[in-house]
Amino acid sequence: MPELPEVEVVRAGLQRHVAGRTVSQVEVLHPRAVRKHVPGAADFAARLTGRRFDAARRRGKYLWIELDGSADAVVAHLGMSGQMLVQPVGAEDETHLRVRVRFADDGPELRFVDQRTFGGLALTELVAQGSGLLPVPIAHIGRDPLDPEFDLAAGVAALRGRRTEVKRALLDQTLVSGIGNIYADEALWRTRLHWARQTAGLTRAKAGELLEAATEVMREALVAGGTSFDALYVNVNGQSGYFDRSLAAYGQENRPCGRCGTAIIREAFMNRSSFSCPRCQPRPR
DNA sequence: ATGGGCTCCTGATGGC
DNA sequence: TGCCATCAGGAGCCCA
Repeated sequence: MPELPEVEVVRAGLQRHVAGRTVSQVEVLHPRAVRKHVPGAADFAARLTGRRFDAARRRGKYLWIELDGSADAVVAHLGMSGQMLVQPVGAEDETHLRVRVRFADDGPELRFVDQRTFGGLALTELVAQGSGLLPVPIAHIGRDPLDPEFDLAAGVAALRGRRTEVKRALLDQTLVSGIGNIYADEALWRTRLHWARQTAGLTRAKAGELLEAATEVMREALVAGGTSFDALYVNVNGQSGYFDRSLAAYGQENRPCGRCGTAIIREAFMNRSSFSCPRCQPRPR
């Protein structure tokens, strides 16, 4: 379940292992992996071949690698189960290997592995936004809280401007990006807010507290996740070490709340699970 | 415009 | 052992 911290670990790995290298061959093993590349798999492979990877960048849960210092980039989203692996040429194919990229230096190849194929790659143009360049398909999403140019007041205003439940707003990538189901539940727990609270009823201060909690929990996860990847794997499995260890609410059904000891409950919301403490995070009436 | 529900996909798990 | 239901869930898409 890669959310921002996990994706950032992948980005750092890409920067380290594939930046500066020239693509010699691209193999698309599953067409769905490049479905966002409208001209199709053959076009994707042809246009990527011969290009040099430059900087690996990220916004929210999206990654992209700039090409040749040009106005093009390969954009990637890991979806629910995507992984970027750096493997020696000749290593056995993973069961869910979807795209293979080989390099002119004959060094380790880059593999996009994705069991459930919610993720994917595409070649797109970059457009200017703010002080940088952004791939066209993600120009609509908001800055994430770890972006140096993230504007907390603007994020608060965006959240409070919605007439909906606070968790739905947190998960809306157009307002603030990078927050998924896990970190949304953790931020709500830290802020003692029930997921069904209406955004419009939140004070500026409370909304600010919520976004700061989300930022903090993602920073902590990044520190934990960043320590756990080995030289060959850009990311082991899309999860950080933080995932198992330090979650206070997510996945903790029936376990005692770390603050008050009340059993954490699980409720269905937006076709997924929300975990909360019924005492610290009372449901709105 | 905006809120909100549906759907894509595969594999693990649990109940009977 | 087999079979079915449920769950995991990001985000694009569609409809009211």
